[in-house]
Order: sequence, then C-alpha cells, then structure tokens
Amino acid sequence: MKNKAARLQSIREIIIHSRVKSQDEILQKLHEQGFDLTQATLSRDLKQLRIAKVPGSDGSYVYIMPEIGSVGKLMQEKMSENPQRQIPGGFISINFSGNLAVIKTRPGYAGSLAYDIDSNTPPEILGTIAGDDTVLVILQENINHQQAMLALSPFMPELHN
Amino acid sequence: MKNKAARLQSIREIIIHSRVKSQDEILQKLHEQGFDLTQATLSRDLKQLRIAKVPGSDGSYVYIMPEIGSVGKLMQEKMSENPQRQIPGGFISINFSGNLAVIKTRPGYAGSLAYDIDSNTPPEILGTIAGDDTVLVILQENINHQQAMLALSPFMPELHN
DNA sequence: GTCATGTTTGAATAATTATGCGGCAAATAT
DNA sequence: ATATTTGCCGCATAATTATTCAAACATGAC
Repeated sequence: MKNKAARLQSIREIIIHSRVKSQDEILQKLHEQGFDLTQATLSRDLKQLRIAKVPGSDGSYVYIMPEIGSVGKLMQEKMSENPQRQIPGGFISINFSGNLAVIKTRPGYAGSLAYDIDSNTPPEILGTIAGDDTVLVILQENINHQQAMLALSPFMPELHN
Repeated sequence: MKNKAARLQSIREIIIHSRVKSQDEILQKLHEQGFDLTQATLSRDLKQLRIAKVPGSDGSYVYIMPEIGSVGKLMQEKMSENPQRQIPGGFISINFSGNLAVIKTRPGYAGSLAYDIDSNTPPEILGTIAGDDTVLVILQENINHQQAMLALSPFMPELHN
C-alpha cells in the first residue's frame, strides 16, 4: 500500500496522545482516520515500531512507546542479550542498618551502581543517593535485610560467584 | 501462600538476568527453581509487577521491567494523558520510610528542590541531601508521615492539583 | 515485454496471554 | 467457636496478539 509510512506515523500519534488498551482500539481509531487494514497488519506495525503493552496502575493495560523514558529499558535489553557477561561494578561490600543499606564500591563506581538500582526500582527500594564510593540505599519500611539483599543482589554480580 | 513474595522476587531476577520471550519460558524457569504455579498465576504476577513484553531489536519479543518508582509511575501515566504539559519543578514522586523521605525528581532537579526545602527549614525537617534526581529528607524524630507531607507539600506544587 | 526478487497485506489460524468462577485456607470479626 | 472476609490460585475458557501462507503488487534487470 502506498501509505504505510503515514499509517505508522498515525499509529505513533495515537499511542502518544491517547490511552489505548488493545489493538482493536487502535484499529478502530485508524479506521476512523481512513486507514484500511486488519489486526494482522497492525500487529506487525506495532512490532516494527516496538510499541509495547504494559500493565498500568489502574489494573488494566496500556500501549506505550518505549522511547519515552526508556533509557533503563534499552539498557536492560542490552544486558539481557549477554546475560552471562557481567559489568564489573566495583562492588566492595554491603551492610545494613535499620531501613538503610550502605554499599561500598571502588572510587568512582557509586554513581553508576546507584543508577542501575534506580533504573530498575524494585519496590523494596525507595531510592538511592550516591557519593563517590558509597551508595546509600533507602529501603521500604517493613522490608527485612534478607529481602533487601534479594532485591539488591542483581546489581552486585560479584556476589554471585 | 507463604512463598508468593519469594516467587515475585524470583520473577524479577529472571526478567533482569535472562532474556525470556514468553510466559511459558518464565514458567519453566520457575518450575526449575521449585515454584509450582500455572500460567494463569504468572500472568497475574506479571501484571502486579508491571512487567511488559516489548518487541526486541532482534525481531522477537522480550519481557522487561519498567523502570520508574511507585508514585512516579502514576505521574508518568498522568503525563501521557497530556504529553505537552511539563512538570514545573521536576517533581516525580515522594515516599517515606521511617524517619526519611525520598523525593524523586527529573534529572538535575534534585539540588534546587533540596535548596528550597533547606532554606525554609521547616522545624519538622532536619536536613536534606541531594543527588542528581533524588532528594533524601531527614525528618525530626516523632514526626509522622502525614505531618511531614504537610511540611513538604509547599515545595511540590504539582501535588496541589 | 518476461523473469526474478522483495514488500505488503488479508484470511485463517496458531500461539499466547488475561480473566471469570469456584474452591480453599488464612486472617479477622462476631 | 463460628461466621465472614480476604487473598491466592487452578481450571477452563475468553480475549488478545502473532504468524503462516498465499496472493497481490511493485521494482529493477535483462
């Protein structure tokens, strides 16, 4: 068809501007705009545009463009391409005190470690603050050290040896 | 069941560490780890964890963790309703744990927000520490979250909608 | 023109994912 | 203790999404 590019553009706009929760909804909007296509084609278009359906906080699902706020996602994909290759994180030690964890790293590594933790935000972790060689991790209330350790261990590959 | 929390944690780790492309694959890994569940339960778990399946660069699909924190997620969704509307102060989310509050901001905004809070020094607030996109607020002892929220809300106009 | 090659598509269907319903057990209330 | 609520889960199935296959069309070489 001669208007595939225009269609893809329209799909992008629909995704960005409205909150659609199924391909059929998108399809309907496209039909309203005069595009004539089936769900099969739409599925392929979405794949090409790398548009994803994610569970939303209201208990249903939403289609989103991964580029919006996506740095973490891309990173994660890169990482999972080579799951065995671990990025040496300069990790040295971790200790707990109350609702805090203190991670020591080699000088200069704290920021990147904190960034990795923040980008994945396990629900047990409220946030992090990094200096040069220390990351302070603030834990959710009622999270015990065991649980926190589980949540944090993915970011400290050195622990898995 | 007593092991749901552990299961969710395992799911998160599987998502982060390996490249899975269907629920059945995740299910298989979980079974290998000794968890006994069906696809139905896994689907519900993924929904709760807000894990999404996105089209990957290699032409297939990958499950990923969306990166933003709890309250932040709501904000982000709100924003996608009105994509043009900007966040004035860079505020994204606030959460409490014990005598701490963790405020997430857009990158670069943490410092100015912390400065605003510090320079007004409400008595409920002992002090703040800012990274790039996170402000750690240390609360007075015996201040509850409600009170702290009241003391902090003047600095987060976005909450007053 | 014919032929080969590649792209795009719909119909049908396969594959995958979400959910209504009922059961069960733990927690909470009476 | 008994009743009620609440959360979790499997089964079966609905709903949704991806893909196979064949066909239509375009493009460019010859």
